[in-house]
Amino acid sequence: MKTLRVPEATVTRLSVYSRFLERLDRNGITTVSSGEIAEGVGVSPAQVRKDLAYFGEFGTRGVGYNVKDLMRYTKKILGLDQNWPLILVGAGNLGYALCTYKGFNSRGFQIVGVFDNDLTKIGKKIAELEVLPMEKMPEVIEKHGARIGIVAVPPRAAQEVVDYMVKNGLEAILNFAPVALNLPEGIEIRNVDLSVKLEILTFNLGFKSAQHL
Amino acid sequence: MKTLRVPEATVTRLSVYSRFLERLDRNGITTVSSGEIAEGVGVSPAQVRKDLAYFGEFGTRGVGYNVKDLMRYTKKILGLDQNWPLILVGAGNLGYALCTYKGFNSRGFQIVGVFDNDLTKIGKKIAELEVLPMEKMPEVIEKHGARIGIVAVPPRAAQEVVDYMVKNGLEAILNFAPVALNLPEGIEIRNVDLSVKLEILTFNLGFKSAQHL
DNA sequence: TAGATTGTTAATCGATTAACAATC
DNA sequence: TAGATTGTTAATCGATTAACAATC
Repeated sequence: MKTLRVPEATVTRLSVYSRFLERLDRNGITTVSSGEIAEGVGVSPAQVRKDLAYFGEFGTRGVGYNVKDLMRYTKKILGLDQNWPLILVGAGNLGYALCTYKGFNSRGFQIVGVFDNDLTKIGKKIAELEVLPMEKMPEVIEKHGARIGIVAVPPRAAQEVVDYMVKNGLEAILNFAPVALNLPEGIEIRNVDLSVKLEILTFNLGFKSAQHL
Repeated sequence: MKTLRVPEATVTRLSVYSRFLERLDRNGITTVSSGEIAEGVGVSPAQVRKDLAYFGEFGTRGVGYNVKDLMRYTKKILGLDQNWPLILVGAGNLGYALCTYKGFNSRGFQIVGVFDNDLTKIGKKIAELEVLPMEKMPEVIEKHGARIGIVAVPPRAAQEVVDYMVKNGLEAILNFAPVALNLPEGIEIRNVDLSVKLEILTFNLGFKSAQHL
């Protein structure tokens, strides 16, 4: 079996290309070159071609890529040719924002259950969904066939939440709590830390100032 | 002048180490080794030492690092020895969540102005702040000496927003809109795309399934 | 001194880029 | 055919890791 290891950065860029192609398609553009994609998302043309080359040959030499086709291919590669039901824990402000975030729905993600252990939140509605107590999670996972969970609780509660998610069969976790979580082998996790990139900015601003000295 | 280029990944990890050290400090732990930091945040011990080595010698051979000191050093390196006023554009659900996000305040970030061009939102209060029309931005930037702006508007509005931010003197942008933005030379930008990491998860889940075939 | 752990160098690994043959 | 652009290889670049002397 040919085990090609795809760099995570390639998958990240594929996601970005994919959304850029959707925009071109909405604008009625039918053909695009690696150079135009590169220009549109801020990478090099060679990078675009190399990233695509991990998965096949999608273009026509001398011509470029068919926008609609390449859009479909990239989405399929990312697993976005299907809908993904999501389980969300944490009905605070961040949870609320995620529930109503358009960027999820437009890519086939749908939050199908919102959970919290705060009695003052349980029973309230977020968008169309009633906030449920944690004990209801198994049944919601079962009903929708959910495989992915989102953690939007404070750091100190996060480990307990993912343990519960894993116990109930979720296979992948998107974690918004700024803390490293321990998970069993085979469970995928990615962290979105809202302030890390802000700290990269302050680092760079400080560095820039320092160079004037 | 010794121009050492610090990898962005190093700065990212520094931010993570820094928060881990804060937690150790809160728990009353006074000394820590590179191995313990590595364990706590999920990287290699050599990586921890190498990352720190870009900036100086902070440890004691045979002993490790003083938690409080290293915490202060890492925060200082990241520019977090000062407070950072932030300008936020977009008073939707995401904007609301960012305004109330504890993870910002605990690192010295403070949103000092929230702006929107939606007349139904202007005048409303988010936390302590009144949502202001865009025209008020120059005066708020001036008043607080803000240098960083956060974009939490829909993709199609984002370019116009950053243009306006840059015109009014902001030097760094944290962009939550899933679109590549064009900025003049010298302006720092970082994107936080809420769904990219979700798509890495779906990619990996698909890949895992494929390997069973 | 013996044990532990840093700081740093050199080796390894992997990702990006440049270049060009293939081909529309 | 001439011009354009892909797919792919080889070269370059940069980041991570292993290893160990320094030293507490």
